[in-house]
Amino acid sequence: MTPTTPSSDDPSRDPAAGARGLRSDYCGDLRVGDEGRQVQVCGWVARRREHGEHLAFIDLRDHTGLVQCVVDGAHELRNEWVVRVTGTVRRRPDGTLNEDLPTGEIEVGDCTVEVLSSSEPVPFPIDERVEVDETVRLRHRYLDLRASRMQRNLRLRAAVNGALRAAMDRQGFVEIETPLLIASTPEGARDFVVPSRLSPGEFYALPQSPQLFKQLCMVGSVDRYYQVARCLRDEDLRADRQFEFSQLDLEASFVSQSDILDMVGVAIRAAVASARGEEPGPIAHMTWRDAMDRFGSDKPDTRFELELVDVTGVFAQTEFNAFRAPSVKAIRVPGGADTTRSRLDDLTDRAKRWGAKGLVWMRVEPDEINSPVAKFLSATELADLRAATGATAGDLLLIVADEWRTTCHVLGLLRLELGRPAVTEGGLQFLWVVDFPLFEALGEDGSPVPAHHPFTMPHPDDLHLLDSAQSADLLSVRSQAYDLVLNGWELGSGSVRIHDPVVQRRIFALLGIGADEAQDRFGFLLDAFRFGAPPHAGFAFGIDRLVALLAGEENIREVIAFPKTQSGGDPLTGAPGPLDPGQLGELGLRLLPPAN
RNA sequence: GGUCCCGUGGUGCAGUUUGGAGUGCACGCCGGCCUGUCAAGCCGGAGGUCGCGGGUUCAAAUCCCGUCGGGACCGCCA
Repeated sequence: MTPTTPSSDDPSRDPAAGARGLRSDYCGDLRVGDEGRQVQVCGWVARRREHGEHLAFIDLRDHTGLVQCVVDGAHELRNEWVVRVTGTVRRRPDGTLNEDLPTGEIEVGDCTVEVLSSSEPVPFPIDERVEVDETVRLRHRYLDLRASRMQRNLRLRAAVNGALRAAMDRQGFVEIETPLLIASTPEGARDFVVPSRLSPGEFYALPQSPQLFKQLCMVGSVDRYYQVARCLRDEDLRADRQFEFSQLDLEASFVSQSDILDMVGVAIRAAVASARGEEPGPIAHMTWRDAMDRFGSDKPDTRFELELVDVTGVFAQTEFNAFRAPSVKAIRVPGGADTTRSRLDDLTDRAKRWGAKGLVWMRVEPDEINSPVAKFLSATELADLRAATGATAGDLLLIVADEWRTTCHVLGLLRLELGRPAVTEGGLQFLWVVDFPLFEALGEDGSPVPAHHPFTMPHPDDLHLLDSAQSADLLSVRSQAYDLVLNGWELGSGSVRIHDPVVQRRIFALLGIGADEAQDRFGFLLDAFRFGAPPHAGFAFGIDRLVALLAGEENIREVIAFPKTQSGGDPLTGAPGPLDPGQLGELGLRLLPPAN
């Protein structure tokens, strides 16, 4: 599946869009239908092919593509010079058509060339076929952006943004901008902070998300809010994570979870349609518990099988100590029995690094199971194991026994290691993961840690468990929180919010947050809720991730014009950099010597 | 905080396992030739702190230690 972007073939585009300023047309727009027209095209010299003193071909490039210009000598021109070419569109002579080029049936002949700007030789080829080191690309990002890959990705992103905004507008949402300089709240991710000049020694934080403001909008009777919101989190970067990212953030009043899922679905379908030309089908639902049990992840990649099979019951009475655990699960790898010993050792090492005590492997052979631990297991156990997993000769079984969460987590990572398809394969598998737990674990002080955030409404069927004295019961409380997953990437999450101060106080108490502390940290929100808060719910999803997957990119840096490296630097601008002493003084700051 | 991979003319690579002269390939660049090419072709040329520092050795791109930069991942990311 090839992503498409608006092009000269897009009927909605103004056909005269190129006929402005110095040019009459864009390079990539010219076709046989333009035969005989005198045109002016502007762009960069992509390549020149000289044939002696009086014949040369110039491939002229702008963001729409290439067109071949035939000139009387081009010895003075060089690659990446900026020129304006005036000439006549004509059919190419028989036998000289280029089928690889959309403009390959025509050329611009009888050309006069105006040099608008010259160029030094560029530090790397602007050519799809050469994979250039990413640091070099980022150091000269303005050159990298000339490549069709980046042009395609940026324009795809713009199209998706436009489709999202239109879809939200259609559904009655109003776009509202929220502040970038806000108060730091010690929840969640590490804040980026900004020192205050007018209040030396005090700091603003940059928003991790507009969470509290959009809820205030609901109290303010906005009814339906959305924003393409920049969010900032000072956490380690990854292929799917930058310091700065964009979310489609939304919140609505007097709606339920299913309403939010529907409204987000409308936006998602519009985005996919803008990128792919066709809408995806309905988005499947899965409970968090199922996701963890079957895929070992709260963001399951459902493009491939290798599901986890629970075999705890098989070993309920086992003599093998390693399998006497709360949870024993297996992955069956069809045809995996020929996996080499060194690869199995490698997988075992990984499993241990990921937190497992070990990894048991079994090669399934016609009459026996070949495994270092087979001798510790009874014939019944081995037979039941084969039956439970459906294993047949030639398969490989990988088994982890541990606490339920660890077993799921480790096998989930192993599953990805063994079978995850490339980003361009397997289509677009959207998935709603619902019924997240309200609390994800017990903290060091014994109080539960919120899985989403402290304003998440518990599942109505589980409200009674909040009054239980048993910590274990608390961990089984479900919430009205939900995630949207695409091909194993968490696109976004949301929840129904607590609008009742009584329930909110109860949750804060369970979290170990006293009334004074709650007032100190979220006082303005709690105050607002004293004055008539409508029931409300919301969601936010990452636009960088959505666009990357729609573009077939493994890394969100490919859909960001000016991204940071994994260590948080920008090779183009040199950021981050030191502050001069004057600026520091004005802010009331003094630097400590580097630790150690 | 941790694990792993990468770093060789401007670019992309080979060479590193098994130490032996900066050896090689492709692109680009500079000069010349060339009237239908399209990653044009042909001839000639320039271009190197093998990321950096230290160590082992008669000898290090190659082995060892450290460090810097980049990348993937675990932790982290309510």
